[in-house]
Amino acid sequence: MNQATPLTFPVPNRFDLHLCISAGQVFRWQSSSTGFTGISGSRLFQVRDSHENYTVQALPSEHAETAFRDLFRLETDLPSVHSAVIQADPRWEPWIRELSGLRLMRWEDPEECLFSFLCTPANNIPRITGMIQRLCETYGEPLFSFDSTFHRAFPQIPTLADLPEDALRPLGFGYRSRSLIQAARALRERGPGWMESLKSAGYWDAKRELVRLPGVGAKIADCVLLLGLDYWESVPVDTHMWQAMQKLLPELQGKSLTEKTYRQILDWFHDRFGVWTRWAQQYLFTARLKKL
DNA sequence: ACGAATCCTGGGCA
DNA sequence: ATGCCCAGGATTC
Repeated sequence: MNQATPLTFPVPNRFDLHLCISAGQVFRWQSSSTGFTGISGSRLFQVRDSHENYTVQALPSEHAETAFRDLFRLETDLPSVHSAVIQADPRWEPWIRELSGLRLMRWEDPEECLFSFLCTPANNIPRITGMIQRLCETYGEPLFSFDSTFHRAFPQIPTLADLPEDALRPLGFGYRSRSLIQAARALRERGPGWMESLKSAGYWDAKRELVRLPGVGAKIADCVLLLGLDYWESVPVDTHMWQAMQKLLPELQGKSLTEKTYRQILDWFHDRFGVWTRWAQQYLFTARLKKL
């Protein structure tokens, strides 16, 4: 149990942290009376918004500032993204104007990212948040006590792998219990470092590997490729994205979301936006999610 | 290759 | 109150 003093540092608030953490990119953040509190990997952040800055408190203090910058991808210049995307397709301009503070996030731990998104099929964000909270409370290792709140890490994969397949049903996981446990066992089979190795496998090879895991289809694979493995090519096509793309691409109207149409959407993004694909995708998805 | 049914659960809604 | 629909899908037939 770490009882050390948190590191406090300022970050220019030229982005909308609340928008980032409420757009379904992460599931372990919440607003509190004092601001926002979130856990990323084995690190805790508490963020207060002051006049010019976010004041961030972090535990543990080592590498905390770097971790925060990585989490919100602060190395990327937002205005450059905006102009690049709008230049590629002016139809994005109103969405970007409404979502100018939105940042694409980056998970510290791709495995935690995978298991979190295994909770998402046919689900909604409030419920997913509750499921993951109960999962961590029940099976996670102790992390910190901070502000009189006790925090735990996301469960270790071997812990999940050893559970019976229905163990997560009492936590409200429904049929997704089996997906998480079976995926944990599959990951154990592949050995440590397997997920990390996908970071250098290339987008298509990594995706081909991911969809072999139980409970992982194209959409969840793309979520992990986008937020956990850092691939610019990723476009998770869910119901929101599918509806949006049917309006944008006439050739999709009247069709259904299949492997072929999913690929059509990917190709279209890559042709039009190139390395800015993941950002363009994020504005469109969030615009639909927020009903803009 | 495509379409449809099935799977847990909780909230919104008529 | 009760039933139906849908929510960041995957799998099976």
